[in-house]
Amino acid sequence: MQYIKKCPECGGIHLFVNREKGEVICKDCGLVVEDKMVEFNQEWREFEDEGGDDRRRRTGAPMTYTQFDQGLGTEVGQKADLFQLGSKDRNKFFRLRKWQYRISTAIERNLKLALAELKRVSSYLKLPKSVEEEAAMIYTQAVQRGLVRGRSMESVVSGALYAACRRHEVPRTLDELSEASGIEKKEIGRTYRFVTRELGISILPSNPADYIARFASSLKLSAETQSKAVEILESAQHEELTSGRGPTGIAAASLYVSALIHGEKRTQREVADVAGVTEVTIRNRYKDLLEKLDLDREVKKLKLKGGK
DNA sequence: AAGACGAAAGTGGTTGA
DNA sequence: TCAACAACTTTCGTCTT
Repeated sequence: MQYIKKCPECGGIHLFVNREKGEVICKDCGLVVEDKMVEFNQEWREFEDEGGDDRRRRTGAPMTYTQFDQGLGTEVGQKADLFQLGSKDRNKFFRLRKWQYRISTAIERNLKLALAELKRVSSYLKLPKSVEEEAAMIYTQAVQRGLVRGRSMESVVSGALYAACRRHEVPRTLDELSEASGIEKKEIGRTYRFVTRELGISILPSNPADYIARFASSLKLSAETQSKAVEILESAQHEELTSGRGPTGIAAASLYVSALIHGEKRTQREVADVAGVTEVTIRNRYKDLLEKLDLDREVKKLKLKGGK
């Protein structure tokens, strides 16, 4: 459920969402206001078909994925083992350990670099810590599965961030990710799809409502306008106006109408800019909205009154 | 003059043979 | 792999405020 509240962090009045586990989060700046969750990543699904990896289950100390090896390094053998080996095996042992060393340092180096990049992009986009953590976790798994091969590290980082945003219902558009990371939109989309498929991460189609808070606050719209926009959006979804269409366009159109009704008019261009769509798209969605819902009456009424 | 509206042609991505 | 297709964009002309 969503409700309106003043955010102590960014000061604005925003929609807050109260998620399952009692977490209340500002959908604009991502601030977690009340976090009653004991365990952080507990909702991660299991990778049953990939072979059980117990480290991901809900036991043990919490791990942080923003550290490059999660404190879980692996060493090949111990010195004590050496005494039991013949010279032939001993060579083998050294060779193996050398390999292990090379591999692990390579991975570590990669992770260190990648996580630095991840933090950079994440802070540029002002993403909440929880999203950053999840993205780091996704990236780490991607590395462990060798999914980075043939792709640039940066693009995988962006893909992981994009996925994490969606999972946390604070979506950013591909354009925003692209701007923040300097990776092509197309590329991010590709790696995003690849990584989520390979890791079996479930991707819910992004909900237009998740965009409204952010758009509304860049447009400095009132809380009433925001919640009205969400209402409009819901009825639009009920009329099945939303499927197949770009979520940002619909969110933008809802906001536009809502602003109109509340006498906080913004031009189509202004709305289009923050939503990253064109005026034309807004117009088309706007037209759909007027036709299917009877907002017609409300809008016309306002026009007669000369709009507050 | 600026914004709103709509038509037409172009673009990139998805789908189904 | 290719062609058809829908959604969205770009561009541009016209109408409204």
